[in-house]
Amino acid sequence: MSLPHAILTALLEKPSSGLELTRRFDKSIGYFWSATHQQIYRELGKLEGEGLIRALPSEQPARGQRKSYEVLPAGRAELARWTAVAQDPKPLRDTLLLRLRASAVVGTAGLEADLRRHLELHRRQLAEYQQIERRDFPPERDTPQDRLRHLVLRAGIDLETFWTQWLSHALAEFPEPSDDGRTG
Amino acid sequence: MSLPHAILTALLEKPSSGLELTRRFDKSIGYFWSATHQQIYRELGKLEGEGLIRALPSEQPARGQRKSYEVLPAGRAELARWTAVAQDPKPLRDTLLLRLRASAVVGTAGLEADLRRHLELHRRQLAEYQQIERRDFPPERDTPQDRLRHLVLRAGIDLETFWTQWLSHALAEFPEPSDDGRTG
DNA sequence: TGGTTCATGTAACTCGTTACATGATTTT
DNA sequence: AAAATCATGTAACGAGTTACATGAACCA
Repeated sequence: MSLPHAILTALLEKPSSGLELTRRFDKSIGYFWSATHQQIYRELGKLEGEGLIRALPSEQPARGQRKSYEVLPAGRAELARWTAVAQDPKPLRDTLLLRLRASAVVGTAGLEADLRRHLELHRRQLAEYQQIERRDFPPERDTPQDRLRHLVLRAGIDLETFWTQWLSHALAEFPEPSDDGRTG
Repeated sequence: MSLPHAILTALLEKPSSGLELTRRFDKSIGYFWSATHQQIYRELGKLEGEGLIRALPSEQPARGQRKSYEVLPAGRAELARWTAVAQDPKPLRDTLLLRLRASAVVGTAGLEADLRRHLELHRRQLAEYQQIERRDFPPERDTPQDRLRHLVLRAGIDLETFWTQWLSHALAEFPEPSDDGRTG
């Protein structure tokens, strides 16, 4: 029950068409909530049917024609309601950790290469977030909105930092392929 | 496509019935892959149909009778294959971060209390993991299996540490309700 | 006018969740 | 014997994924 609220948030920040939303979900929104264009179009239809958003009247709606949406007062109210409702954190579900646990039983053959690949991916993501932080949150800007959005980005930075550190540590458990583990 | 492999891993560590698996998914396995008993029974049926596991012959199978499973060679091979296959990390999808971003638009009313609640939950989870670490991974034990399983637990500990720190930092952005933000 | 990209969608499927059902065992 | 609990399931639903379809705009 979070995708509609992610869309409402995105549309409040800026009214958009389906494809524009899709692009924003590939960028900033997607850093904490990902969605494909199929999900987004389906959900836009639902939200419009529920009277929480509406298509901007200036654009003509037809297949292949871009159609922009804006949030109606009922939509803003629903988002405010949902934001304040208590929700339990979802339990972790991570494939890489599962594979590591499995490798304790069936052997680590082939796993090390993918750990290295993940480390590289997380390093790149971390660098991207840090670049965004330098660009969008210079020390002098300090509105409450900025501070809240900066907090969200900080979570992303700290999580990527965790993964790079943990993966580096994990890889240290694997012997070097070239010398068969006789170091030390 | 990970639940069957989580079950294969659990059954290789120890042959179990559906309910025993459910209990183990509530404990150690569930720290990185959660599942309900409905999912587990459904998947046990599939895995048995595919010839990857079998019911232990000693027990009679009937509704309401406990039925234990063990992994067949084909199941072990499938788990080893899956463990070695490259997989991309899944993008983050976190409701709390989404709510924080939404609150930058619709206001933070009601959110602070739930942040405090999450902080308390993560602190408890962290304490539980640390207790398990002290109990199951004393410094003198050092088999390769132990080191891999310890790595997985370490990921859990470090993630909970991240959340407690990040939530503490986030709460510092909220004014104290009793003094209306006039501090400093 | 034929191909590529843009933009909006549909359909089918898998996985996870919630609610409920049923038989067996244990307890009172 | 009734109630509670243990243990194994079924059914319906909802969210997310993958593959495909269709119209419009642009480009050669």
